[in-house]
Amino acid sequence: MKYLDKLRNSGLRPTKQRLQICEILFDTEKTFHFTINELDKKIKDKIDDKISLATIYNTVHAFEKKGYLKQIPINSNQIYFDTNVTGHHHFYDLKDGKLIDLENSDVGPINIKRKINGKKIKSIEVLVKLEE
Amino acid sequence: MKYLDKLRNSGLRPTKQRLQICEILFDTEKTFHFTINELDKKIKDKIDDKISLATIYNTVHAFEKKGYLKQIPINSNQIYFDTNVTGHHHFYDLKDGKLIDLENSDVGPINIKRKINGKKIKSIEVLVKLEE
DNA sequence: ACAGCTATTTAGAACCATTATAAAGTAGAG
DNA sequence: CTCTACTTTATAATGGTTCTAAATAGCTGT
Repeated sequence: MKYLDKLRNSGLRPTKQRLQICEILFDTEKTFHFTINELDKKIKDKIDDKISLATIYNTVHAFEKKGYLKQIPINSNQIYFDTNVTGHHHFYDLKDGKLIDLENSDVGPINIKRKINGKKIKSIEVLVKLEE
Repeated sequence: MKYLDKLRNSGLRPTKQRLQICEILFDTEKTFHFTINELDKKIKDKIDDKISLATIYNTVHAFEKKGYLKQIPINSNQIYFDTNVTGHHHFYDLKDGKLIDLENSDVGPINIKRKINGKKIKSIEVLVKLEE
């Protein structure tokens, strides 16, 4: 199994549910953005077994903690997750609420001149809002 | 009254509630960040009259629509608003969930090389996450 | 100042994403 | 195979936000 070791190596038991969710999230050519609600629908579509909503939340949070997913900082009534965990940025189309990846090469280097004592920068995320 | 014209000029009736909220939001030397919950507490503290929670929501959204407030794009269970509506960015301290302003001069110019057909850039917002 | 119209406020209910709970099930170590 | 800790599950609870419908208050024209 493709994801058995991935899960075991990160201290997560490779349960049937987690393996199935792995396939939906990571067995794709392209990375993508999703909300829990969208993931739930995709699971219902692609998998015969039922996975409880609570498990979907648990799994997504576990994967996020392990660095396999990340949240996209955006104001919305639901949380957006990204299967692309490399440093990159987003366009946010205000008209239809869609997110579009901005590759790192699409954005010039970002220079943060100010320092905060005792803290270090974990990530820099740019959101570019688009209008008509 | 200081905010009477501001409200009237933007087509908002200057009601007692709106004027009182204006004083709390805009009658300060420094701009600040807040959630609805925090604003509600501040109103209870500083004002004798009661303002209903629904009115606080209505007013904040009305002010946002008029450009007197803006939302800060960040994943949180509640929406963060900013009384500083000029283009600027934020540090987000992951430890305590606090936001710190980054003046425009603290961040070098940001160059977005990619274009989306038929769309134009409305805003560019940078969130710098801090850890220990 | 008054009437009439429309915007606004209000309390409370409704909504909905997310989290908590506690019982049943399952993986892995020995 | 057994024991234990981890996981899943259905369901309830939580909490921020929005909706509703009735009461109130600005505003315009007279």
